[in-house]
Amino acid sequence: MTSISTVKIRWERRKDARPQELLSAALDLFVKSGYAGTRLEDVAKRAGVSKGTLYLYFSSKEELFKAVVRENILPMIGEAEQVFAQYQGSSIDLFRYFILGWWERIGDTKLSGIGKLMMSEAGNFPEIARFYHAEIITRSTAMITNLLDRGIASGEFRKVDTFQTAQLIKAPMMMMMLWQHFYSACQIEPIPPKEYLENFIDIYLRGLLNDPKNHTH
Amino acid sequence: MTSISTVKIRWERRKDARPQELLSAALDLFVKSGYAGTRLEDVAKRAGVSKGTLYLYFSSKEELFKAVVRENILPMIGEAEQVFAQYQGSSIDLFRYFILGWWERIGDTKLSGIGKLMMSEAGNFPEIARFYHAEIITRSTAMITNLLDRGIASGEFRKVDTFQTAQLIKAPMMMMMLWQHFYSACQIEPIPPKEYLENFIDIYLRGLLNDPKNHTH
Amino acid sequence: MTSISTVKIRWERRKDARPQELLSAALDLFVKSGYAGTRLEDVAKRAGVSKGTLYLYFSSKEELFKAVVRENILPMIGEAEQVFAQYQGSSIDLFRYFILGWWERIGDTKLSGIGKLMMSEAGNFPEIARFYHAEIITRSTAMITNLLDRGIASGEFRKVDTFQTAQLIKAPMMMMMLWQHFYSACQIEPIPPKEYLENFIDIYLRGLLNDPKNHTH
Amino acid sequence: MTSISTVKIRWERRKDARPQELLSAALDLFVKSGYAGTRLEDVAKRAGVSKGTLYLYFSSKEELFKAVVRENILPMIGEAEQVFAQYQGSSIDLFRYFILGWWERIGDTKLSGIGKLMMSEAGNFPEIARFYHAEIITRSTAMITNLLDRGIASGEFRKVDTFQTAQLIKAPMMMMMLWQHFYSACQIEPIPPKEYLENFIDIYLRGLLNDPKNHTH
DNA sequence: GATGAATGAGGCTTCATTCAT
DNA sequence: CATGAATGAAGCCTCATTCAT
Repeated sequence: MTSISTVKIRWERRKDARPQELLSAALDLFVKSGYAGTRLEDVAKRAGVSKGTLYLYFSSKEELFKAVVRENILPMIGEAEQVFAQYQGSSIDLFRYFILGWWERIGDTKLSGIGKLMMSEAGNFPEIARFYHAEIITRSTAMITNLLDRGIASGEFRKVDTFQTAQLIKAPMMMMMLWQHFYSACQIEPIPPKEYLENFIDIYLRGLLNDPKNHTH
Repeated sequence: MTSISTVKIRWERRKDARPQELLSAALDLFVKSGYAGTRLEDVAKRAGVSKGTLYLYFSSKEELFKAVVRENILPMIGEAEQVFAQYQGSSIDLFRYFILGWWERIGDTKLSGIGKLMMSEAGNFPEIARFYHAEIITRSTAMITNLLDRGIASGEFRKVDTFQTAQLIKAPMMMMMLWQHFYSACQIEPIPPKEYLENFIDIYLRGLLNDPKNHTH
Repeated sequence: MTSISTVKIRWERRKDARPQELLSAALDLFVKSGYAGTRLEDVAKRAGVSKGTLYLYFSSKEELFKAVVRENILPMIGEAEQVFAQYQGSSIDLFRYFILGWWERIGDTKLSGIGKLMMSEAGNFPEIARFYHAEIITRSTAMITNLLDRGIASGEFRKVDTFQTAQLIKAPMMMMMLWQHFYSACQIEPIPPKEYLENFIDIYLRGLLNDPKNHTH
Repeated sequence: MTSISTVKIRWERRKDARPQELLSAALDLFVKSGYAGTRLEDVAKRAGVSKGTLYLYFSSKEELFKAVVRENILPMIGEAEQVFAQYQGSSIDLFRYFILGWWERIGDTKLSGIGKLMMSEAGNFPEIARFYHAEIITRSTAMITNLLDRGIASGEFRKVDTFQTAQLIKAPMMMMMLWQHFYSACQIEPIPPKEYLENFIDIYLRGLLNDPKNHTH
């Protein structure tokens, strides 16, 4: 029925790889169709396995969903904190680097789907939403207030309400992610990210700097 | 079985009476639980009618959903355009007034749910998402580029990429809406809107103005 | 599609009758195939309704099962206690009357299925089995020890261990029930109940009486 | 794929090795949970092998069930007939010895589960139930009628309907078995077997004897 | 022989939709 | 117009069975 090579391939991707394939397929579909709108059979099919196989790794749809969030949250915040910790230089440069690095490593990847998912499904999974809040929102806010504190201390930034400004900085990043998903679903030409991000950085730096002359584009 | 006149009356009713209670209940639940996660029985119960009655006004769940979006889109963009059109004054003041007015009349009302809904359900209803894009996104972007053009023409604003800047202005507004829903679902203390919006206006104006000295808080 | 009379019949048996029809169908099938072996679709079909209708009255298979037991337990013990309470006369006659009456009103009816069910499903539903023990076993034992005490007091019966003798009396009654179900399932000629019961009464009375000469067949 | 000799060896093994562990585990679980309620994975786990191994010995769940019954039926009836055949003495003593011996060697062992199983599953396996009827019920009835005939011939017993009386004798034995399982499932204190059996013998002998004076307890 | 990952038919359950009243 | 009982398609989940290792 099946050629030897087919069989081989079938068996090469194995026990270890399975959960990742399933999680990946599940993330795609949960992001696309929402939790309730996603059929486990489709998740399994997309991962190249049968319905029953899914249950060898995840005991229920809800557990699969939780795993999708949990497994993708660590990479997400880990990546971001890495981008942040690695940098040595002016706060201005860090600001720019932080945003562009975030876009490259999160915003423009599948990980962005987690953010969309949480905005959509918080009502159905408050527990997980709280977990996401604690692990992603709080920590990313802390990173940004940290950045702002640093810039204020160095005299680069004006004295601003760092908590509120952190929210303000996250907003265009989050929306960029959400819009990409939205436009993709609509099959409408998406907003060009490069220009969007450059404009974002430009206007925010002007709004934040003590001496806008320092900001030369 | 039924005379033509009966049918007529019935259909006139369907058009006219399409009760706000049902649309309102549906909006609430669609926003809270998503399309697939919302049960029509719950919608009916919340509207104080029976499940069967719902079908007197909407021929299917999908039609109800479309109606919820359609019926709330006009108020949404209508309110916004009204806010915008009414104003006569400096572009700086209009910017501030536009944002605060939007918050008061849309962001802080049930209408905000439509925005959340579209972000969540675009994947399941690309048709409706495109409709929303045409009616809301495009028109609101136009309003903002208009505002920016005016400010640039008057010399108040720097010369910026008005399309991209319009996106950038919408982002904190949208996110404010989404966060309110998110935090409410999590039962976590929400971000205080007043401070958020003031900081938003402050930083954006500094980022936009030709002469930041014009911007006195 | 359906004649008027069919429709009528369909609607004549209504809300009130439905649960009873479902319980009756469920009892039949649970007795025949066991709990796990019974398909709710078959229960519904036997009751003349669809699968979904069943869920209007019972929230799950387990709840249906519990209801089957609960609803049939009261009649069961009620009938028996009535048989017992009505009788005025010698303990010998009561003994005979009790057994024959039990057979007629329980053993030879669908109610007998409950006893079989409990013997089969106690392992899967210990909770319900304990309920059955408390409501049926304990109370029926009490009735019989009561009967024996009375006969001993009147000098009709020997002094016997009334608890153990009550068990001994219940055994042939229970087995008669179980055998009827068993033979029916096997499609083998069942044990003729009349002769069985007469022989039962005869031998037991001889075993119990102080003066066997009182026992004239 | 496999040579004929391989197949042969494989099949010889299947016949020979059919491991007692699997049959024993299966008996336990079938008795506890019923046929449909028993999962083969649990049977395998209890026998200390994997699910796949079970299929090396039994080609299906149904075959396993049949084997459980078949393999335990011979011991059952064999034990009983042995008890019966060994005895030389009065029919009164044989009666007592038969009952106590049966209890010790069957009623109080796992073999009792087969009886329970047949009462529960006759509806699902009429074939096997008929087999059980032929091999166990008929033969044990024959043994008892035999015993009664002997006692009547010797003048020890009254002239009774030996077929019906055989049923009457089996009833308390069967019920003792079933009750033990039932009470164990309920975790309720079981009926003490010794007293039960003694009372059983006492009352039955009084009921059967020609001259009750012969029966001295 | 033994293993356990994989399969998919089948059962329980939900819920959008219909329709007699 | 309104009701809510009834329906049945569809999705979640289980578990008997298979099969590559």
